[in-house]
Amino acid sequence: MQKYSPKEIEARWQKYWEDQGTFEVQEDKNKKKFYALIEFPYPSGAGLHVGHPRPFTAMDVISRKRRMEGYNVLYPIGFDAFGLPTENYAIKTGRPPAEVTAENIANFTRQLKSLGYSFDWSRSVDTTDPKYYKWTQWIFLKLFEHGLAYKKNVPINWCLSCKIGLANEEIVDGKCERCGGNVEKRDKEQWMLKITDYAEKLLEGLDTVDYITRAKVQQQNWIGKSEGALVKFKIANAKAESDSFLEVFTTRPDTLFGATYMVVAPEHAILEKERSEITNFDEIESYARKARLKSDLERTELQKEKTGVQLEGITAINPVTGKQIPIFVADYVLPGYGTGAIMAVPAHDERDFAFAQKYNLPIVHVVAQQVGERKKDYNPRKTVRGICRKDGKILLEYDTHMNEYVLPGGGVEEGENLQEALVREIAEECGYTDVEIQGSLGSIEHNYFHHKRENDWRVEESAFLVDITSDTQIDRPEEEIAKIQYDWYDIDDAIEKLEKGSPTFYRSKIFLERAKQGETFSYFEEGIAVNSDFLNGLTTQQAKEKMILWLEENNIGHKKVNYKLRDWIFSRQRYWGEPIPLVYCENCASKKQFQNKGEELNPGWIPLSSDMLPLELPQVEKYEPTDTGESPLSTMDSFLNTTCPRCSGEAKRETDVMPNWAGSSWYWLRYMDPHNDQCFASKENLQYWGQVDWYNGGMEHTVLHLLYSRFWNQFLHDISEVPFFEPYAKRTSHGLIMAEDGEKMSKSRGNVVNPDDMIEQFGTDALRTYIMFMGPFDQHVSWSTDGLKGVRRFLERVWNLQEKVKLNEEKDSKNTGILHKTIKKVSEDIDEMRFNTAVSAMMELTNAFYKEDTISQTEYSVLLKLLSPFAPHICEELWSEFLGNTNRSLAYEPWPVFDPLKMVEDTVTLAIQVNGKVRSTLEVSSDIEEAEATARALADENVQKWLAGQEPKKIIYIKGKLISIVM
RNA sequence: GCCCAGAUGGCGGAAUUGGUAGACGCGCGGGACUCAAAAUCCCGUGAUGGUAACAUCGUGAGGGUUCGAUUCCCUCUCUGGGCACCA
Repeated sequence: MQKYSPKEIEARWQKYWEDQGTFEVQEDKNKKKFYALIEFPYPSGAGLHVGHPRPFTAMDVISRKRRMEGYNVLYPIGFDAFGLPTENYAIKTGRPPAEVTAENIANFTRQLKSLGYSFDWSRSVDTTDPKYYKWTQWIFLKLFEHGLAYKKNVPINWCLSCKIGLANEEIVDGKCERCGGNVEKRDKEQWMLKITDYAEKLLEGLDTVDYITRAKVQQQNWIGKSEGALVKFKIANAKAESDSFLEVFTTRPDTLFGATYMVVAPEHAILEKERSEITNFDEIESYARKARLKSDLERTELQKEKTGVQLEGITAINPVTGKQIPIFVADYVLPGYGTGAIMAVPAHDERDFAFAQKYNLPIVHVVAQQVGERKKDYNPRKTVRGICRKDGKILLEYDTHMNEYVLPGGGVEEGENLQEALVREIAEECGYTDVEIQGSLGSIEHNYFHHKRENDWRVEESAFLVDITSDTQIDRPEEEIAKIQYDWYDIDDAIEKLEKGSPTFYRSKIFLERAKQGETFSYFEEGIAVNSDFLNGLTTQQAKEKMILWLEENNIGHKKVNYKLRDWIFSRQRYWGEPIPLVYCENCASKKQFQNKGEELNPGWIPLSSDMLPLELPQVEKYEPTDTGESPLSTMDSFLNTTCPRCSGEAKRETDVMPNWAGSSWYWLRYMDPHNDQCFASKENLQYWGQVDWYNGGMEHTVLHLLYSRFWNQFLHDISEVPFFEPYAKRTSHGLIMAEDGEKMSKSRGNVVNPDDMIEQFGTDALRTYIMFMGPFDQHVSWSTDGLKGVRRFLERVWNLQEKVKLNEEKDSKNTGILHKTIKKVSEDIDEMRFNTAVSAMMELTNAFYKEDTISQTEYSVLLKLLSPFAPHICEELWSEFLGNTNRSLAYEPWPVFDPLKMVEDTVTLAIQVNGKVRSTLEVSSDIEEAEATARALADENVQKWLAGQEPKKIIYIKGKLISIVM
């Protein structure tokens, strides 16, 4: 037997696969297809690090298994090569990005090949290749034609150091996602894609796909759908009398009666529109200007303290109450959401409440808490407490039985609501009857423990702020007088009193703190409408519907769905991206003859015809954006000046390029037909490969890349270019590989592990298998080179097993049970991405083999097949050279099938418990009858000891597992 | 603040229709082989007590349900991730 030498074996088999085209795949209608996809890498100058192989290996394992199961597997690879690092490198060194990219791709290719992946390299794509981006441009033009691209002056987020406009998505904590630099607002003409037109489809599509829930939830949050109503508030003394309205979006039209003021964003058009009527316009303008200058971060950072200024001279009219209400400008209202104006309902919205407190605005409660019926099963008891005030003092009771201070109040009885109960309790306990409930202090659910009772129970305690309006007292019942003393305290004293004696301190303190701040905000969101005229008594849901109906009937408002999702800023004023294939023609702009929606939407902008594609990126001398923030292409007259494809007159090219997201928004389609120069992929191939069956990628792409690419696919489907609506049937995500010290791997920390080194020392197979073994695939795990050593040892053991193999022997052995269990476990674990336990199962099998003197050839070849997706080279070698399947790849051998009958072991070990503790075990035949098992258990020496001669009360028998004896 | 996920030996982690907690690997200790070392192989390895048989404790903390809880229920603590003035 030769020594295991991975270096030699691995090089040989990688060459074999390449020479034979083992993993090149053809469209074969006779075979069921399987399309496995990984996110194609960005070819950085630093090369692959040890984090890259995790998803690649995982999908390689799955792909290799699927091949052995008879699927026609497409497992492609390519390079997402447009990107800022290369461009920044070009700026620094003056080397053309295309040249640098070619080198980086060559290096990545070498590294990826050394990892032994079963990619179909013949289908490799490169987003920076004009043959590829021709179709990226083509798709953009389709979007343009269909009116989904438009140019707009938008305040963009401008990164001062990258000199680039950033999408909202590219800002993390107010800083540039790429360089961490400062970001400011700048107005800039930008190409936008109307992804908002697809908000509903993007949401609905999620129901048809199998994504990890986290990905779905995050996408839903990002799209941010909410249903409500648009409501028009008339401006009372507007300049343009009859038609001046302030329109708001609200999800709570049922609270319209509680709208006591309005707020507009500093950007809102009404400020200009009603300028002449606003008597304090200077003040307003200065506030609005300051607010507009703040970045989004600054605006949200200061969220604790709300500021604003009232528009003097004009008021709005609440359409249901008819009352005049003040209008404020305040930066807590965002310009980009809804209409940029709100109706404020301070009684039921925390932010409005805080603002109303500060500016002393009226608070009207319009939703009351619903006292639910008591359910039979689990329902908390309701109690209620009152913070009773008079002359700035707080009323406290001293319960002589409980020996503690409490706030007045008690249990809520059948048929009472909380307020009624509270009024009754205050009268019973303290005798006060002239009380006024000011507002709710919310409720707290807790466990109540009473020393006299056996069990705790759940209690929902609500509290109200109550003013005692006169000293009038009724006589209290005798037993109350004996039990309860009461007195008035300053609020701080009251808090201290409660603290000293009371187990209810924690709750009481919360209520008192709220009371101290004068809060009467209602923490319950839904309930019964009150103070709301025709809505009174309705539940929140009913009230919403009725109000919307009323608004529509009176032509004041209507139902409206709103989304958080914004349009996609598609322009980048940079060099290293796909040129946008449009020209601007003055002549055509003036003629106003439009051939499609895009031209109509963007007068003067004319698309290149498809035979003019690709519009290649020209060589430039300097890669730096200009100081005004224009693309370096704008300084190149030969590129900029062109003729109009429509009228052949003078025209200027668009000099912005596309963002990095563009090329990756459709790449999986190109893999299906990568060399086609007639279309981005033929209909037949799109039909054959269909949806990606399984797409694995990073958590960091669960929102943006997924959303953008789904958008493009859905669009291409809508224009009949792609036969399926959703691109990916299944989406999973991997956890990061952290450095040995538990930190993120990074060059600056100097803790990066290079896969080249690991392969050199331990071999590709060991590296691959270790990466799969190191921990749960979807969780972060720390690298351990010692762990890798251990896996190398395992492969050595598999190799050395050769000595025990009896060639040409097929007989079953003692190991049959574990062999079939292992087939089942490895098969299922791979499908569920539980690679770590799949590897450990194979280790166990190997350990079992080592306990035998010989193993059969059949058994050994099963192990090799199971292991081959993880460690393909060693398995190919043993399969071919040792087992004699000369020059035949293992890659398409049938995957082992387990036999459930053979999984059953002859004997099982029963645990014997006495009173829940394991006292003995019993080796029995697996088909033993209950009676016999029980008898043998009772006869057991150890069990006898614990029985101590008594008769067991009960014996529980779980087949094949245990016998539990209860004394 | 809200939503989601998680907490198990010295370490990475296994085990959930409730059924012998700690599989597998690392590390560590002991032994075999060797002049010696490395490699390899074998044995041991949750804590405490005991020569041992064995006993008690033990899956973030506290409580509950159960013959039996890492698993189910309640409360709390901590960690990671996402969202965050979204009306």
